[in-house]
Amino acid sequence: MHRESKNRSPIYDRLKVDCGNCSLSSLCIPRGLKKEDIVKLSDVVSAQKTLGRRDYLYHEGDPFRGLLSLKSGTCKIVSTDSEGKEHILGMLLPGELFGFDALSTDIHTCSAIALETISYCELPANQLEDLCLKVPGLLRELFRHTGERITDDTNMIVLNRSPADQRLATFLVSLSDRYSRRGFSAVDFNLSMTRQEIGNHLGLALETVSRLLKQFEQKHLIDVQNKNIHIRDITALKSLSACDPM
Amino acid sequence: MHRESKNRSPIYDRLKVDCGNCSLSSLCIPRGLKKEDIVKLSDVVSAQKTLGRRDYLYHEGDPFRGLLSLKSGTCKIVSTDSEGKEHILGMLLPGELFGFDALSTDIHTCSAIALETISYCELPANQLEDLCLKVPGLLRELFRHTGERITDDTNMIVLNRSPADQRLATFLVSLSDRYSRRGFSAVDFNLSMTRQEIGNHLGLALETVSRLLKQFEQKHLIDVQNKNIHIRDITALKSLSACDPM
DNA sequence: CGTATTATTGACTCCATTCAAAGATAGTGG
DNA sequence: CCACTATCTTTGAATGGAGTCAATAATACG
Repeated sequence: MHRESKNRSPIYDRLKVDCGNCSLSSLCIPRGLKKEDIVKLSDVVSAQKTLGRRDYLYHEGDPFRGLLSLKSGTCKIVSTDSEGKEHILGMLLPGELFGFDALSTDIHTCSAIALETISYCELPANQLEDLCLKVPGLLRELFRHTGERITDDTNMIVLNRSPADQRLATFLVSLSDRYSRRGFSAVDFNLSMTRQEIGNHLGLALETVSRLLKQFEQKHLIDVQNKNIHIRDITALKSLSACDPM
Repeated sequence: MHRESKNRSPIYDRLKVDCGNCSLSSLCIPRGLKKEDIVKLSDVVSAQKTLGRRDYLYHEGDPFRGLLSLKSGTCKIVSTDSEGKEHILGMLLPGELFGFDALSTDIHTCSAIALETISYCELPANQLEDLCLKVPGLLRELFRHTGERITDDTNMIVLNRSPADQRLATFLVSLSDRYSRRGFSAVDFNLSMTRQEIGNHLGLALETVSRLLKQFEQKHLIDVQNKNIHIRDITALKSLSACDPM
């Protein structure tokens, strides 16, 4: 479940982390903070942990331990409805902050599951309020992140009313955007999720996802090889996602 | 528009508000706070303002002025997509806190529009961070509210995948629940929105809303008289909604 | 290598939309 | 107060987009 590091104690690994030198600091919480404040932050953020595919970062019903930041790999956020059906509410890329689903009740209403080998950091819940008092600007940053989550959700609500091809195009464009902002290729990336999972996430049947990927390929918008996507015409894909039927 | 108080200036009226005596304090921010903290809160919350039907509380694109709490009447939250189509993201009842759509960028991504004559309070944005430092527990309360908003949004995403009758049933049950929690009747209430608006909100055609209301009436679940709803069988309605309330 | 999972493809079905037209209600001004 | 108009609602019929079912193919995995 986690790898050995013989020359350092596991406790050291778990307690010491350097947010200032983290390659994701421009995306994660430290973004808007001063140098000395990032040090304070580093002191309470626990160092990265590693998990494998299908491992849970937290389960629905778990008490809120803290906000998490993905350092590498991807995750899905899953919620189970009253009928027992699962809904994939989001997919997380490196640098993205999550765990907000426990903010209201201190109990997670979703599960976070690794889609591949991942590593992540944790900002403990019990230090959150305290730290906000000590670090000016942290509160603003946290509000910014929670606000972003709210904006994303409302976008998702609106997106779910557009036709299937628009939804899938938007999903691909979003992945491209987010990957490129994180320093990865904007045109070559891996879907990480199965057709089934993508369909679930977008509110489509898995067959529809399969058919549309093929259709996009035939229109020379993308190349598909299993889960590997190569974007050939991002402009066309964007105009398709931007709701222009053509 | 506001009652006369000859021995007090209107400015005083606008700046002084007493959250402690407000009938909505058990729903609004003061809920989790101590008495002395509510006083601090009262000092910065501006007293209720009044608006009429179709008036805007804020427009999409407006700078964030502060969080608002509805004291009476109802509102709708509207967002415009890239095609110029409007989407009703939510309906607000008395005691509900809103304005979170500006949390991430300090610019509102939605508009809030009065569905009838309303009154509301305002917690100014520029005092938010400052007040969080002075009032222990306020931060927790704010997180609780923003978290609630996130939970509501994810429920909405899930709801939008169920069949039309489930969506409408859930909407009605939600209104019933929320109204009764606010001291109004759980079985008699006004929809406030047109069929068009309800359809927009639930991702349905207005004709579908009309047909389903009739169908519910024929099943003796509700009585409908224009926008007035009387719930005859809340249990059946709930089992039909078979989904967590919004 | 064989088995399990995942993906593709076609045919059929259905729920909700769209189109259309008539009926009801509310709001306005004479 | 009533007539007039705009807005909203109801209802029917036809259409279509995406889901479901089913069978096969490809890929991943132990």
